[in-house]
Parts: sequence; structure tokens; C-alpha cells
Amino acid sequence: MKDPIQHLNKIFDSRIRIGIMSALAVNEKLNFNDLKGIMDVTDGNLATHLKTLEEHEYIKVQKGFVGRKTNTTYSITKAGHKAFTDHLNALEEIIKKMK
Amino acid sequence: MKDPIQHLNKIFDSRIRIGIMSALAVNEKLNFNDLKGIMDVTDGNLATHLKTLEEHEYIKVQKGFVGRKTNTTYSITKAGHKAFTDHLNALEEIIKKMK
DNA sequence: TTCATTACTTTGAAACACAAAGTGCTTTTC
DNA sequence: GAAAAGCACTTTGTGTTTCAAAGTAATGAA
Repeated sequence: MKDPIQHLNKIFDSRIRIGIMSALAVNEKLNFNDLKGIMDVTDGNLATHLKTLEEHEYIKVQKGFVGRKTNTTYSITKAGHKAFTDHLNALEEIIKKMK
Repeated sequence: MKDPIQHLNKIFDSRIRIGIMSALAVNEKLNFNDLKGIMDVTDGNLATHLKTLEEHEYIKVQKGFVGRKTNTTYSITKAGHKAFTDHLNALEEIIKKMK
């Protein structure tokens, strides 16, 4: 693949993952339900995508407690932010080329 | 999913398909080998993606002859151009939001 | 105590991606 | 002019990914 297209990141091929990343790019921390609300996916589906992103260290998970309830929040890592920005930049190039 | 993300088109989740569409958006007609060269994929892989795009009527195939040799060219349809543009516009929105 | 809810995790089927092998031509080479 | 090579895809089979639904383990409410 030529130039910008080869800079696209396979991980961000998925709409849901793009959604997660852009939500986390703008919001410092979000929990499972925030993300579920933003993207309108089923739990299992969201959990799988979150795990994939976590495995690639694009997001990190903080498991904690609010009182006695578990409280899990997700946030973007530095590497994740860079990877996502690179991806979007490549897309921007593609868009520019088309005009 | 909220606004721009829900306007992303599942068909364009694939890098190879984005490559095909942007190549065809800029070039009136391309043949199998042109596309293969642009994107550096295997034949089978490219053929599968082309077929998917064709099934969605985002591209059209013209089978003809140059002399005695078959000559197949691919071009983008009106619907394909619109769908792809919509997809890119949605991405543009996402990019803007992040800045 | 029992039932409901929350916040995920696991499961299993279906869809998809991919490389390699195959097909049906035409064109070259001997 | 028969065999080999090349071209332009198509088919096949495997491995991966996606997804919804069912499951689980904890807390909270009745």
C-alpha cells in the first residue's frame, strides 16, 4: 500500500474502537457504562474491544472502588494517543488527496 | 453511537477497501493489476475485497477485451462515491473534535 | 433472605480475511 | 504445433475476529 494508507492502523479498523479511542481522547477517564452509552454496543462486544485495546496498551484499566462497589475506569495511554493520532493523520491525508 | 461515529460505514472499516475506494475516487478506471500495485495485497485478498465492494454497489466492474485479452476495469459508482465521502466526512468530524 | 441490578466475562456461532492453490484462457518458446 | 509460461482472476481452507447471548460474582433493595 502506498503512503497514507499504509499508515492506517489495523487496530482502528473498527468503528467501535474508533469510538472508544476518540471518547477517551477527549475524556480523561470513562467507565464501562459511559462507553456503552456513547457507543450503543452490547456488553460483550464492548468488553472485547476494550480488551483488544488494552492488550495493545492503547488504553489502560483502573480497577478501584467507590465505597464498596467496584469502579473500573478506562483511560488512554500515551502510546494509544500517539497511535490514534497517527491513524487519524493518515486518514486526513487520504481525505486531502481526494479533494 | 453518537453523531459522527454512527456515520462510519462498516464496509470501509478495512484498510484495503479504503485504499481501493480512494484509488478509484481519484482515477476514473483502474484494472486489477493497477489496484494490486497500489495496495500490495495478494490476488485472492484483493479479489475478495473488490467483490464485497461490488456487492454493495460501491464499485462496478467492466469486463471487456483488448484485442483477444480480457480486460477488466473497476470504477466507482455514484452510490460508492457518496458512501465513501460520507465516511470520510464522519472521520473528519472525529478528527476535528479531537483538536 | 430472596430477588434484582450492576459490571463485566465467557461462550459458541457466524462472518471475515487471507494465502495458496486452482482455472481457463492467451501467448510465447522450442 | 505441442508444451510451457504467463495472465487475470476465482476458489478453497484455515485461522482470526466479531458479536449477542448466556453466565458469574458481587452489591443493593425489598
